[in-house]
Amino acid sequence: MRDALVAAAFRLFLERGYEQTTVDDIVALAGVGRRSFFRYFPSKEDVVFPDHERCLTDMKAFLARSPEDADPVRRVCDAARLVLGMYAENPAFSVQRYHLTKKVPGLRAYELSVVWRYERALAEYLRGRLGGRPDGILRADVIAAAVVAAHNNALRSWLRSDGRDDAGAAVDHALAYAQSAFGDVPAAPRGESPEDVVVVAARRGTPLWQVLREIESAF
Amino acid sequence: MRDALVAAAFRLFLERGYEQTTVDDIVALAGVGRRSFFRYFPSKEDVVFPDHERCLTDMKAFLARSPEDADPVRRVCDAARLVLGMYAENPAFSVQRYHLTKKVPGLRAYELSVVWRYERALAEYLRGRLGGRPDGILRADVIAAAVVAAHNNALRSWLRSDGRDDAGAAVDHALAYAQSAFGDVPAAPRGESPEDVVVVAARRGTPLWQVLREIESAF
DNA sequence: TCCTTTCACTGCACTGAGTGCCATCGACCT
DNA sequence: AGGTCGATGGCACTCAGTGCAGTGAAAGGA
Repeated sequence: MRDALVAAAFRLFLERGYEQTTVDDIVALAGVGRRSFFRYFPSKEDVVFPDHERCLTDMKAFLARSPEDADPVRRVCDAARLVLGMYAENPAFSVQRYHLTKKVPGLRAYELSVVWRYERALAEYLRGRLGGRPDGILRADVIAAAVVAAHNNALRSWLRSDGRDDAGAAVDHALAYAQSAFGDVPAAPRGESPEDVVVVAARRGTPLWQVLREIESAF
Repeated sequence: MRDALVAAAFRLFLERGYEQTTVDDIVALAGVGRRSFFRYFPSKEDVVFPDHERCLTDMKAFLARSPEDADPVRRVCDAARLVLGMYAENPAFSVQRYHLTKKVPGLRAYELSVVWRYERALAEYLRGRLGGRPDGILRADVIAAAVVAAHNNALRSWLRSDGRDDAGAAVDHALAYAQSAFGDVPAAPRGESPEDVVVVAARRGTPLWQVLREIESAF
């Protein structure tokens, strides 16, 4: 019945738009009582995101069973990949939903609250790992936000491509950038080259970001 | 009349809670017609955040008049400080609102959509500045998210202190961390020292964060 | 087989947010 | 005075979401 409601809802949403579709329309098409709709979905918006609750639970479980010696930043990146996996499970559905949420402000707001809950899950885990270090809580919040932003950036560009691009590669690349900003590199290239040492020279007072640009290209 | 509505609304919200207060209650206390409420505030939630619209406009204007040669990361940090300024203008009101939004899920969701608009403003500015560079759009999104997260972390800890802590110092510290992660330092020391050039040498394959730690301390 | 319990589903009535429409009233202009 | 315009108020309506009670079918126990 859940699935029937989701199917009926999306048919109508795509036909005549989200706001132009009432809950009564949905239940009429699905052939169920109005009251049952609200048994399965606490609000009209929830029918658009039917599987995020499960995915959030999965993410929390994934973080909870992290080994003690795992790199926390890498761990939250892997957790973020779970969300991508959920989107990739059903590309056509995800792309439809993307176009829907892009147009309807109410759905965008709802999506934000969903994303926020993912971000909080990551931040809570990081707080536990970094809590002792100086500025641990600050670091945890900032890293979680950066990881989520990187993930969403890649996810959205994949959705804009109608699911044709390689989602995994895009997310890997985006998360690698986020990781690099916070003190880890995904795979330290250990070359055999004789030129094994990099030297950077800069005038004192040079804006640090200019120096860093050089460093990054050198590495 | 706007102010009268806000005052009446907050009196009732604090007395009996947000959800237990209807719009009819508010307009009855303020002595105005129900229709006028929705003339000034498009929704019941908007009355809780009466000045964010203006602040968002200010932020966009601030970013639009940025000098071409400004460091973009520092610029968005300064833009974020505008939001702190708005909160600090009226500490008592901000603290009350904080406790309200912490309890009411609907208000938290609304706040998220407000924060999201700030973040988009910062990201749009950064996209304009970094758009040409490789991964410019990704960088813009991630930096904006990190700056907002750092700002909010400091803002929230100030709100939790009931406005007693030094908000400016906390935000400066948090933003300095965010800046440091993305390649700028808050105040580049322009020394007179004869040792005006810094040389950093590192073996290829060294984790980037180790190199960065050396750079930061050297500068 | 019959009775009972349980549970998913339905219908109904109600609250409250938000909107469209029109009447009103006062300020300001000519 | 007469007219115009903008702000306001009142009214009726739609629709999301909730509480309550009723129904029926499946499960279980004597």
